[in-house]
Amino acid sequence: MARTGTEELRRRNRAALVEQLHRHGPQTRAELTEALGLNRSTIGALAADLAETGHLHETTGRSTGSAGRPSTLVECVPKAATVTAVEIRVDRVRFALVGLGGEVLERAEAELDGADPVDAIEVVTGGAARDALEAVAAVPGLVDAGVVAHSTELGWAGRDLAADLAAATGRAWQVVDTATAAAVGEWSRGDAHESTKLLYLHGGRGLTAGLVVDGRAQRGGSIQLGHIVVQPGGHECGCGLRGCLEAEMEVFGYAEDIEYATLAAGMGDAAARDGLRRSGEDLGRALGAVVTATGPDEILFGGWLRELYLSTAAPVRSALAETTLPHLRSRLRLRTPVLGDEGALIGAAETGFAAVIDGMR
Amino acid sequence: MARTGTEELRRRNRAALVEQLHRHGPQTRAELTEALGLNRSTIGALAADLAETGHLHETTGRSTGSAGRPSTLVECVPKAATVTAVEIRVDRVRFALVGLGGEVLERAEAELDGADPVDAIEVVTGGAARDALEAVAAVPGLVDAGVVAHSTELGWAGRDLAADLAAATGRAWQVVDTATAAAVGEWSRGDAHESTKLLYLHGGRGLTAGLVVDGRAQRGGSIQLGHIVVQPGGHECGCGLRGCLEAEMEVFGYAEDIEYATLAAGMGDAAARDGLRRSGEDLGRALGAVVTATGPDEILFGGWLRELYLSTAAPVRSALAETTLPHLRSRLRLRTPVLGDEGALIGAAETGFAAVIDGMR
DNA sequence: ATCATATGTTGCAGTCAACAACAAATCTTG
DNA sequence: CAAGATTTGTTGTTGACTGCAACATATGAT
Repeated sequence: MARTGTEELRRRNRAALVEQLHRHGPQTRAELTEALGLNRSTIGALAADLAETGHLHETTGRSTGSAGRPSTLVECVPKAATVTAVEIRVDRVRFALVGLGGEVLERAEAELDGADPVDAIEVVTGGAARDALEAVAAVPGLVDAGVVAHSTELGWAGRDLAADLAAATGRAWQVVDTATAAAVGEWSRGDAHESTKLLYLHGGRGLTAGLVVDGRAQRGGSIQLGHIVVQPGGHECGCGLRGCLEAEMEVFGYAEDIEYATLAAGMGDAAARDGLRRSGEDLGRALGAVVTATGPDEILFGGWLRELYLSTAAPVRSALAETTLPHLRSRLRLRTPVLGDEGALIGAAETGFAAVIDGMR
Repeated sequence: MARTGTEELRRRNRAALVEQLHRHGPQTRAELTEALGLNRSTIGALAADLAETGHLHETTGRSTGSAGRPSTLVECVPKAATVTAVEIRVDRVRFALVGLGGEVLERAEAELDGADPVDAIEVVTGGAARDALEAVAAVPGLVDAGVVAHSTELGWAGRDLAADLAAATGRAWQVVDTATAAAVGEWSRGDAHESTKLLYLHGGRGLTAGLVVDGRAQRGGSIQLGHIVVQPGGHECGCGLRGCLEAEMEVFGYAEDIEYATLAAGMGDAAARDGLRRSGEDLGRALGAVVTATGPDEILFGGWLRELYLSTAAPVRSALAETTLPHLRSRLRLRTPVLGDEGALIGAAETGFAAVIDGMR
């Protein structure tokens, strides 16, 4: 495999073509010519290459209504390159086999009932992981080079998950954190494609955040939002620190608790309303520090933070306004994700495809 | 200028050769062959190209002591490509004309005495900026696309510095923030080349920080460290917020004040010692939030923070330890910069060279 | 039905990097 | 000190790739 020379040029162009189709869906050869800035003949040669290897499928053009010869439609063949995506939660493991172009080919889910998620992987994936080009697992926590350094949610510290998964399935795995995966998912298949610096907040048993710049996860872009210290010397946290956001937030738990609290607050329960407000303020203050440090242009509230934000956006916004400079605030959009529960799984798959396409270059 | 094709391949390789020499200094053709993974004949052709355009100079090989024909030494011609670097401070403007390879060809400095720094630019640079391929100005503050959105130090808000400099000098300028520039400088010409995620803290009249990942400045990587809120509802800050680090730190000012305080503390002044300690704690807490949000592997204390850190590292470290997860802390090195006062100027020049080399591709 | 328009196809030319054979310059060894 | 070993620069050749232009093809407009 030459690292230089004209063959690399070909590989780069081939990869660019596959990436274009994977990201933007089926396109005509004419559109591809425009998008990649290559000659018609070059596109033709590349497409012929990739059709032969089975990655692409060409359909004879149907009339577009305008004059001229109709252009051939090119589309990905999903089964030609697949990625295994797994999302690990406290109580369950979810799996999807995703094909080139983003189509979900298989899907499964299993309750854990206290079992170790790694032990459930083979059953959930049904061996499908073996044929996939990449396998990616999303876990809520601080991930560094395949190792889960810290996870409030799973209660892990320093677990080499990549190695464990490899041992259990006989293949290499990539490990990413849930929030970063979800950020990638929302950017690539959601509604956040315009964002150049996207911050995704994930509320599970712990609070994590993920930063995606220009659609790509950063080296170590996994942020332990729940362990931003908002109250120095405050309540003791499970991580050993004091005054972490997770330890200080009054409303804390799963989405069901949030729903109960919002319901109670809506029915005039003053204590519930105050609790929600103070939680929103704590979150806003922690966010202020993260925004000052990272300067995102969009924040998405995922997991149960979605419910918190929808029910109590005002205190979040005002606490944020009190802790960030006007310029950082003014270009900031606050929203909720559009992929719902699927974001992390889809993002994990997209992380895998990024590796697949990089590997083609 | 074609964006694809075999000519681009040549351009990329040419740029890679120049980058290699610029960053690692003079090298033999044999070393270049190894470093770039290209064939001997290709290196020869590229070097011949660049020698003809005047970018490179080849010296007939001198014996290395080992067997074989001595390899030709290739080095940059500094004057072949120059970058104008300017550092703007409250009280003065500093200028350097830097040549390819990193050699400083000219240097000048001017006190401002209250004048607008832009008005002093033409005099300080002596018109040298005109011939340079790139011109870069470093300013302490929050910079976004040529605009200084906020600068405690200069008292600017929303000033389009790139446009002002262009109007004053008749050429395009790039604007970066001082801390990020210094981070780039320390990474490329200092002692922080091993760091993959380098956080540089700059103490001037305001406190700013810059993040450099794999040697490159991030989009909007300029961090207003001084406006991390460490005391919600605390003292009013000039930026309009309350409880900013800048407003809360007891020892705050120029390096001279720090020196005075450390001197007093050393002579047993309990008040000075307490003030230093509390300032170190405040700084450590703000840093904790930034570290949790960005996950650097190295932190450099620049400007007068250097003095503060050297005299009172313990409270900074312990406050940091109380506000960051063990895993983030364990891989973190705290140090002081090696380029001293020059970091930002050198880094601004390197930012310019990055653009020059990117432009060759 | 003919022309205009847009696109796929084919053959050709220009460029590039790798390769191999050769030349050059140094060290090593007898 | 001379011949061989070793390393590197040089040159001519080769295979590959992309762009270009001319031609073929398929549709809409007149």
